Amino acid sequence: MKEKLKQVSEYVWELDKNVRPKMRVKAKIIASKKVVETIDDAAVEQLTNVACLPGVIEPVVGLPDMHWGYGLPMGAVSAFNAEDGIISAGLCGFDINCGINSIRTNLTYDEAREKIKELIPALFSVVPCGVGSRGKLRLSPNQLDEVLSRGLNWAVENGYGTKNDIEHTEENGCIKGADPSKVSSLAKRRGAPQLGTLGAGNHFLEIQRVTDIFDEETARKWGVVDKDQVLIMIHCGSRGFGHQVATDYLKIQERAVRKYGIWLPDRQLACAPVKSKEGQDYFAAMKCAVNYSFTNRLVMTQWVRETFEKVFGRSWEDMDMQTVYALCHNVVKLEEHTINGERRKVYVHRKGSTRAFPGLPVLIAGTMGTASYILKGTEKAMRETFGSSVHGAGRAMSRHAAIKKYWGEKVKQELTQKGITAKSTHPKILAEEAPQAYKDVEMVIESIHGAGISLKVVRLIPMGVCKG
DNA sequence: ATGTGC
Repeated sequence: MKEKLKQVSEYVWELDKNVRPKMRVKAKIIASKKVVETIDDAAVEQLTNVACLPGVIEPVVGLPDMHWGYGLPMGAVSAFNAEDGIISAGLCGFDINCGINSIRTNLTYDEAREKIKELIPALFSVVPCGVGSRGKLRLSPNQLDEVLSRGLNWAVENGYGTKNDIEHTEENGCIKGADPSKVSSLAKRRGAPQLGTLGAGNHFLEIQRVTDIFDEETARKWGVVDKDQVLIMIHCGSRGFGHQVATDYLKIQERAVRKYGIWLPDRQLACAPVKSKEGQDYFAAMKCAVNYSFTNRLVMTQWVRETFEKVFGRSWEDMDMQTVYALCHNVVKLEEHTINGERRKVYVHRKGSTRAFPGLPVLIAGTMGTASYILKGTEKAMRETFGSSVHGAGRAMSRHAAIKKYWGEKVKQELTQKGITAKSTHPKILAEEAPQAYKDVEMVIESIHGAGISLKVVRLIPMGVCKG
């Protein structure tokens, strides 16, 4: 399929809808020539599968971090009309509201470096990591329902974070329309003991330092003022809760596909008509996972603040540990976009894709050994990518291949040589997440900045990291 | 990503 890509400008490649039967619209990929070379054929084919779905709006978009995923690549966005389109549990994926919180400090690199060997183990013991990890919270069923329907409003009322965190979170940390009655009891049972846990895989808690400020005015507005300023990044999702919601509705939507006679090129693209019960129930349940995940990250943010207080002997307010921004990159949203000159409500499916609305922060995580970025969204993203950008560097190698190729202790040593303190539940996690298993984040960022769908504001590099 | 295959 890749050989059918037509380059239409420096950063845009297209797949015409006649490259295979049944495509309703064309697909496009935003990437430099160098990045296109890193994309595997199977992922490109997955983009064309999505272009076959009912009500899909042109174009299906692949982003420069794209790599093969369940049904659709990670690093892709697709939109469907709100009349006869579909809404899909498969297109959103398993880790609903996997996302990132960026928290600033007024600490300098030197101040943090002195304490990093104390800080990382302290954070590691405060924030539960790993698959199946359980948190310190024990939520009753009623409390969990409050989290699911009220998100960060519950968090702040219960001492996790402040109004400022709410104001600096996508959807103000509470997406409207979340309905806990649409969530299975199994999902709730899995979710209740996991609030305030990091999880595993590519999820992390990282201490970072600023290396570059590209847009001083915007950076200052977001509280990033100095090179060598220290920031914190938390990347994780909705844990077993969102995973179970996705699993439940994949089954329901697989049945819906047959019931409504939808032709699918790949059964992993389970979906349901937007106006069907199977479509709207999923939407309402998925939103519960969105609120759960926002809350999960803010709970941990507050524990991180308390840990910094102990290590540095100052209050977190005094250290200016405010949320720069918090957002999700695995989600379905009903948004208004301009389609062929007309304002229309569409169901935007972002899978490994960050919202990039004009002027708003876009948080992009690199790997444990490479840079992360804060960028800002643009008008061009509204026109080109349904207001969306990448989510990270994007894997270049499967988890399985990475575990076979790298050895965790060696990865740790290499990080130490680069001045990065890493701690994980198991060395295997470090092998799985070896920086070499990912694309070069600088190349990915160059593609989105060059394409103009998000513009560089701040570059960060890791000092210390906690992994599942 | 995930009580890490069905």
